[in-house]
Amino acid sequence: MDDVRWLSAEEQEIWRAYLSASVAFSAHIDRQMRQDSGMPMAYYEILVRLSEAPRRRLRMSELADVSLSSRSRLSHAVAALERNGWVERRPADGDRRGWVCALTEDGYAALAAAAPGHVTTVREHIFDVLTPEQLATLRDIGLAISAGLSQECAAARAEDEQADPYAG
Amino acid sequence: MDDVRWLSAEEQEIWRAYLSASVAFSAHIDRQMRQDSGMPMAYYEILVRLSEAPRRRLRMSELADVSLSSRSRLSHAVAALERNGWVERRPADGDRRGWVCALTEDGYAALAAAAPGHVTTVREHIFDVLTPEQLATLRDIGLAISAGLSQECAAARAEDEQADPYAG
DNA sequence: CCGCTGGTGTTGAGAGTTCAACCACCGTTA
DNA sequence: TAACGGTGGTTGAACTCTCAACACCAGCGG
Repeated sequence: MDDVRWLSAEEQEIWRAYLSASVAFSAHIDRQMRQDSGMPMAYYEILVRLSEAPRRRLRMSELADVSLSSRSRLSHAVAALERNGWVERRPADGDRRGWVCALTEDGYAALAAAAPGHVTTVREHIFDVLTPEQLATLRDIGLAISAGLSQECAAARAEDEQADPYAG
Repeated sequence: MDDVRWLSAEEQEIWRAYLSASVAFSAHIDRQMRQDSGMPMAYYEILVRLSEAPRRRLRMSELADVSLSSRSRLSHAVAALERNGWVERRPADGDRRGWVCALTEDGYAALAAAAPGHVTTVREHIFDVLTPEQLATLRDIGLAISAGLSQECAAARAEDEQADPYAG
């Protein structure tokens, strides 16, 4: 582990600038959401994704994927949202292992109430402080980083098969 | 609240790209740190900032500021790090309210052990997937967002004084 | 000297996340 | 049909974070 490619001073500056902004901003929108709507951002994200799905319902595993949540986290979160009456769990038809999570009317109302404050916060702290060029680059940066992360997952899978070629 | 400036389709695409990458990447580095070094990223950040301070020690409030932590969070975190023997708390001289947090030798060793894996992860998923132009823009974006956030704090303070002009 | 305001830091409870273990079911294979 | 690995999803414990309340001390004004 002696061949670490350490960060140069310039790279450290970039990394620190990104990290500070990312941490501070995510803390900011999370606090805004908790104060104004009584739920963390992760729950809002779940409601948003449900609201966009056909018939406002999704399989738990799909919901976990699109809401950037682990299975376990989603399980706990949906249990909490269900206690609020914002979602319902029903058995999935065709696969007795699976469950479908459905947004209720109350849940949709809660989402509609939370959205304005959230969008306003995002606009004020992202779109109002960045130039169009920066915004276009920000999108490309996001896509590149996400691609790198999913590529690593694929590489890890390939490595697993390499290490255990008879697994399949 | 009917005059919300909603996001256009293009703006939503930018926002989603940023959010996905940010959430996924921060989850990734946090998991890497927990698995390889047994501490969350927030604790690593605390150790880093201590290691960079003169004599490797800082007042709790200063440490909270530079490590992007709330006072309360830092208190809990330092208590946990102290149980590990990685930091020590000593009364600050000159102000009997204050405490100084000092990095121990064990703490420095833990930091040195954690750093290579962390830096490698950052390099692989940030610096290896972005172009120099994108990196330069990323720095500017981070600075602009941070500036917007601290400016809001200043504005909030000013508004408080406006609402209660005799407070001072 | 006393009270008062503000700053420093801690504490405890409640909420949310992670991790590992687990159950139940699917599809395939023998 | 029975065994078996893989998938879908949940659970409980341990951990971390947030929020509000608190204790303590500094500095300042009466």
